[in-house]
Amino acid sequence: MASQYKTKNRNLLFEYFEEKGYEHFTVSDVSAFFDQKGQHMGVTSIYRQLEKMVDEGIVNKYIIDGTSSACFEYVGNNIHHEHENCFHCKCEKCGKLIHIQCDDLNELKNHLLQHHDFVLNPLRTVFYGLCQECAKR
Amino acid sequence: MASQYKTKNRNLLFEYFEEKGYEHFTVSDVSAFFDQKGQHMGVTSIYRQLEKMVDEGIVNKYIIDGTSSACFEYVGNNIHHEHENCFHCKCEKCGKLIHIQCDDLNELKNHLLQHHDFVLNPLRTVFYGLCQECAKR
DNA sequence: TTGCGTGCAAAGGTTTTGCATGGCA
DNA sequence: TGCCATGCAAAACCTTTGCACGCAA
Repeated sequence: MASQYKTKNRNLLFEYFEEKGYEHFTVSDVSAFFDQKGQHMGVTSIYRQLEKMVDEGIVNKYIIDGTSSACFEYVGNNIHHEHENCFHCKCEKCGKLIHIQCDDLNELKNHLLQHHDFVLNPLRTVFYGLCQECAKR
Repeated sequence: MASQYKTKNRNLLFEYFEEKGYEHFTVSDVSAFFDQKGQHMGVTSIYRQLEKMVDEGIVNKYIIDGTSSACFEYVGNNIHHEHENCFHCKCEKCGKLIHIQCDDLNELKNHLLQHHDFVLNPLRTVFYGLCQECAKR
């Protein structure tokens, strides 16, 4: 269910997005940020507000790792521009999260659709493996 | 750290694998299975035995979804045969987990390696999206 | 006997839910 | 006013850890 009211928390979150840009963040990141500024926001409200924003399509939610917390990313209305061919790689060893922007991903998307009847969601999919540094060892 | 002793629990787990074949299962699946047969096995022991087996390479661990429990799969010594080109797709809508076996996905692997210096781990990676039935709606 | 395996209980962490209060329109 | 948003507390979950006991070699 999308948001209906423009509340204080909702506006504060947009301020957070402006300040942090297009970085990844977790619920506890947001919580700590506002605690530090003396503007406390309950984690429950953060979860619920972000959930609404995901429904609206202005925030993406990634489940990067089962053991750690979910990762969010503000994309605003740029979903179909900057983020269309954007996907994520996570190094299993050092934990680094790598942003990759590449048109060749479309081949994978088409392949899965044509040969396996599966509509890939690149925003939700994370590739696991080893980054350059860790693979050398 | 791999297993050193051949204990009762370890043998029971192998019996479970034989009975269930190459299906996916969770820790609670195993727990419920043995509870039902009157052979209780503590979840702690299941976690620890499976962890050893993952280290030995005879069991794969997938983190299918951040909110639900981890998914395991017995592969025995067939890792480098049947499971080399095996990928998983998870439908975001109905939750179905689809096994895909396809050589063309090696292209993805090679692309990530050559253009992005990333060594993909297909056993750990899950594609998210919509399955055939859910995509029709 | 030595050290690993076991399993209960408890703790750890993230996310969800209940419920009364407060705020938006 | 009516409904949604908030936030505290508590619950629900999955997973890990501590610790004493049991078992394999």
